[in-house]
Amino acid sequence: MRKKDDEKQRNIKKAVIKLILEEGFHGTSISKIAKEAGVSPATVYIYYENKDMMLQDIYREYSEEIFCHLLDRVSEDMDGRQLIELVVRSYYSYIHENDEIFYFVEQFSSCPALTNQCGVKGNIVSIYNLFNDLKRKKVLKPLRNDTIMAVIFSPVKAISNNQCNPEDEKVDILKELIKIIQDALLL
Amino acid sequence: MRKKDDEKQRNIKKAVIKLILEEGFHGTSISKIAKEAGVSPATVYIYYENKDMMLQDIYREYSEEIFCHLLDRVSEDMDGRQLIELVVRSYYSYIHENDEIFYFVEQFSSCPALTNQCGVKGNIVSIYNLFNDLKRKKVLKPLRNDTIMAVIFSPVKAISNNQCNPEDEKVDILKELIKIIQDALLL
Amino acid sequence: MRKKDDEKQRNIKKAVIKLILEEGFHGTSISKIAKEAGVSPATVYIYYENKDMMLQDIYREYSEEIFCHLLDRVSEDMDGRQLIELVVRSYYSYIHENDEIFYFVEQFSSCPALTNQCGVKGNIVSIYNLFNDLKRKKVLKPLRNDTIMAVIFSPVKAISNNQCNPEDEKVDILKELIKIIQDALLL
Amino acid sequence: MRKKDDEKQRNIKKAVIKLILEEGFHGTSISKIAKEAGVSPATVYIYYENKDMMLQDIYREYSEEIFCHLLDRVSEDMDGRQLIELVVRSYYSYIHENDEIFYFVEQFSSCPALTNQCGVKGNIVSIYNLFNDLKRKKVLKPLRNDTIMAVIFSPVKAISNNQCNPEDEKVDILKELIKIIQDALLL
DNA sequence: TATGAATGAGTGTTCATTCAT
DNA sequence: GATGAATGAACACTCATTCAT
Repeated sequence: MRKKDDEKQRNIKKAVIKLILEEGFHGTSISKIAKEAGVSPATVYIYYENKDMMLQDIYREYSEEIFCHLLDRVSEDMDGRQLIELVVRSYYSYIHENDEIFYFVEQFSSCPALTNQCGVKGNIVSIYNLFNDLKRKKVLKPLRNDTIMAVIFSPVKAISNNQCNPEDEKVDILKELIKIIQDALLL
Repeated sequence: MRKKDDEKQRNIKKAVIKLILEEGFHGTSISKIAKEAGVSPATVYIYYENKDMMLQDIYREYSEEIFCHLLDRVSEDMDGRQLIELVVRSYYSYIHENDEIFYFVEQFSSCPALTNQCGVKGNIVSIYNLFNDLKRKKVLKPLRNDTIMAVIFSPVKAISNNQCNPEDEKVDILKELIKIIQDALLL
Repeated sequence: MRKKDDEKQRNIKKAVIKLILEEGFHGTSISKIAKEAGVSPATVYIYYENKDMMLQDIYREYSEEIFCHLLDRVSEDMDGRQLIELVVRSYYSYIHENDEIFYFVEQFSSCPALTNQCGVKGNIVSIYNLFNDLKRKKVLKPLRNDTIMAVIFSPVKAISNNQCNPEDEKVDILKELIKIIQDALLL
Repeated sequence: MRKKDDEKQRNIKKAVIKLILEEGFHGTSISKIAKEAGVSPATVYIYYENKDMMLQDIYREYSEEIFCHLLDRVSEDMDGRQLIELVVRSYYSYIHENDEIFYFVEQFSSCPALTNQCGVKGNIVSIYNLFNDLKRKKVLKPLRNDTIMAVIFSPVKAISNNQCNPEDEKVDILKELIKIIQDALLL
């Protein structure tokens, strides 16, 4: 019977993420979520204490999923240029393939009122470990991890978000960006 | 006949921006706005057609204010390194000094449900003109404007947003960042 | 200058009657009326004490207009049958040609909450005088005036209101009705 | 899971009908209805999709109740005169005994803005069948059903509505009316 | 006289949440 | 565990009316 329950919760999560992309945080109510998930509003409260907790839980679950996605792809035998290209491209494609999740996380994290309560700020540790490792191996320049993070990820995010450019132009921009990031970070 | 009271509208705008920082988009209701602005809920509707229009109007007004702020500071006699340092530092300090406005714009623009309706996209033209000019003068590398934008601004934004780091560490990170951006973009 | 004012008031009246047909009593607000009439909401209050008084005034003005319309058409030299046919047909055509006014009056008078305040019940006196006259002349049977009123007018109203029947069928029904009323009332 | 509470819905209906008599269509708000019915405003929306649908539903339920009331009283062994007297008197007494319902239906049906959406029109069929039957049996004159309807019911309604006459005078008028209708319709 | 700005009280409706089953 | 009924509080918005000009 455990199966059934888990599926309900999964449906709820899916519904939340879908609706928040479509209708924003305001405009996504418990009853809409329940309808979309095919359960009763009351059922939501079996799995989550209240709406805020629900959003936080889901945020926590997905906010660093992307980094796992990246780390899974990194392997020991890559050189620095390969590694950066891989990470950047994987990040870009994750955003495209998981747009609902990505926008959910983005919206949540750009709302101080939500993140203040939440305090995720957390398990990026493994990415940081990777950077530390690469710095020790003289692959990366000796920069602060926060700097490296900002340089690798945020420009890619900015490109993805930009709804003006057509897809094929974005590919070209990405190529320029990879080169820049490689030159900026690698020794 | 009473004249439209500019101060009233200014108070409404201030209230919106303040409340959205404090309470997020959801959680910011017309009646809270009205109370904060010291007017009746009905008065809001004299100045704005409805809530959506109000947010869009305010977003449109502020979304590119930051770029004016930057362009005002740029002067002809700077070399490339100076210019980039100035732009980056000004951007950073704008975010700090206008955090309410900045977070309002960020939250709005990270919500597809809102931005889809609102076609701003617009008048960043003058920044683009500056870049084009600098490329012609062989100061900037011949990169796409979108790439340049992404490289200059988004890492700074990422640093500012990061609520983990204490202020003095951010200063150091900013220094690293400026160096990286200079090397990446200047010929 | 008296001209101008009167026109404003006429526009307001027209607007009220039009909007009440289109949108009913609820749904017809002062500001909609003002917009339709091309004046400011405040202007309405120059001509009428408040909304209720406005409706009552307009009701009073039009509620017995129809009877004037009828009496104008009656002439001395008609016999009983002619007179009844004329009255019935005129009543019917008045409803069709002045549907906005008619429905305004109908809606108003079928709402006890409105009519209770308003004591019109009034100047049908001239119709009653006509009936009394005809009874004295042994044209009409010696029935109560209220009975005569009910028999002549209400069936015609019922026919007009009936939105099922096509127009040409109504003409036939009207013919039947006239015959019935003539036989019922005339000596 | 709580069951839908029939009594709640009944209370809501009663409240609607009572308030509409007292305060008219405008002036009868959901919150007044809810208070009168002893439920929360939100509860109303469990039983009805929205205010318009609520009014329509209730209208549909009651608009032809009166005809059932009449048909129940008609029996085979009456002659024409008896039948008409019975129908007229029953109609009159129904109006008096169910004045709230009657005025609700009247107000609703005299508002084109409401009836246009609604499309009841419907099940007066059984009354029509009765008329057809009586015409076949040579009891009624061969008149159109709409004519018969108009002649029987609308004058009675007009009398009932008339708030000038005292009750005992109405009784006399009714007597006159019955005679007239009998003579007009019976062979 | 005439106006558009301004408003408190109200509108219909939905919200997050709890209750009874 | 799961539900739909139930709700008080809140929502966005409009109302009839008044104010200052």
